[in-house]
Amino acid sequence: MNEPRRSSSLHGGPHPGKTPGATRKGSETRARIIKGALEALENGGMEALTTRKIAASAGVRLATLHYYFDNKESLLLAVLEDLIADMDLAYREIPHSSNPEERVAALIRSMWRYVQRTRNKQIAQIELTIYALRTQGAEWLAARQYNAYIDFYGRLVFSPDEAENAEKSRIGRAVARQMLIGIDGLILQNYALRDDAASEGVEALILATQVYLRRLLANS
Amino acid sequence: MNEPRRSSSLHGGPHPGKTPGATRKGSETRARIIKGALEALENGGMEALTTRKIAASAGVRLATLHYYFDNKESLLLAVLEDLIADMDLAYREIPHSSNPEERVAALIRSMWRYVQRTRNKQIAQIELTIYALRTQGAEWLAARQYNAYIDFYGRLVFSPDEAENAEKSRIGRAVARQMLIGIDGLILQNYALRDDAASEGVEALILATQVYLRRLLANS
DNA sequence: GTCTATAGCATGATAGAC
DNA sequence: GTCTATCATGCTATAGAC
Repeated sequence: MNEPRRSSSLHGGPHPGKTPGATRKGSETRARIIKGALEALENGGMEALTTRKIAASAGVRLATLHYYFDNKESLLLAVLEDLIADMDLAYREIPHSSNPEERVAALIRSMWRYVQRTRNKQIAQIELTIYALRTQGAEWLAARQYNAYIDFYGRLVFSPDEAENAEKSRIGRAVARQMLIGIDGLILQNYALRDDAASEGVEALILATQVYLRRLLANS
Repeated sequence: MNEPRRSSSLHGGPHPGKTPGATRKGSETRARIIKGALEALENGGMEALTTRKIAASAGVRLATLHYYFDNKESLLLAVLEDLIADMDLAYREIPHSSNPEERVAALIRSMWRYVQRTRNKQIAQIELTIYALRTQGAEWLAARQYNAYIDFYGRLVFSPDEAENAEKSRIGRAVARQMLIGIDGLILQNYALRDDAASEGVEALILATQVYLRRLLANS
């Protein structure tokens, strides 16, 4: 709705006419700050996340941080944007089977492997998503994040040539939503209980998603 | 493990020999502060949650808050404890069917109705859980919260007489875990996408849980 | 048990030299 | 584009009267 009001602060800088990050050196620094913010967030959580810690974690002076970002808020939203952009790089294990049910199983297992390697990152991402949802004018970012995931995984449910089909694309997206629901729930529960009985949860999720997929295909 | 180190600060006060909240009036105030903290958290989120806002939201002076709680941390953990204690009061729609699969369906629908009525509370609870997990010495609280839910729902999967059976109790708990995974994931996705296509997700979750339950019963 | 007042400090953000 | 120095504010927490 009134989205543009704040979205401007997401990219540009406060300096009229100037554009921090336009030069090569500048954009490298900008990227380092974003990376530092993510690291600090992963280690300490939202509540302890201060601009000073971010600067330290990025190896940058506090003032430099404010040269690249209007304020803390726009930096945090930039971190979330960055996570979205890097998503496809993280999960590059594309399933090779042509059977959609096998693809779903491979996909979920691959996601879960990645999630386990990057526990803190996953929690950080959830914290950032909630932060965006509570930040007036940034709710759309959270939605975009989810849609990006749904899109990405939805495509991978079927083999590339099948994915062109409109109906299969629709089904793929629906399946992706269910996969993401399960993964998010698993992340929270596994993180809280700290047990590895989560592997049973993963297998159950695979089965459930396959059943769901089969049902959607039958009804189409 | 080293759980007792901080758990003491969860209940008592800092005043040696004294016990804030021992009198009737005192415990009412304590409860009001906890309620105010939850309200403030639901409205503004973790990042904006200050002791001042909590005090205002509770209709209490800032100093009064510190009379009842050692510090902000112990207050926040007390809020999470309170949420656990109130859980059974919130979901009092006990399914009446004797068929476990029907009970699961009724349970999930009832949970989801409640979740929809209390969106912000659910997000607040997730934020608190993550907070506890990041707070040294309070991780056990997050685990206890999950276990309380698993216990509570696990019991409701079978009718009261069946629930005594050890094997059914085990199965009930496993099913409850899967239900919670789905609900948590649904909360996040529904909150982020703000669509009501979540109802499809709920139906899919019911089906998946029923399939899972059936499989566990067959293998037992 | 609740109040007013305030200490003591960390925070986000800016000014201005280089 | 990065630095040092600093501001103004709001924070958690405490002191002490009532």
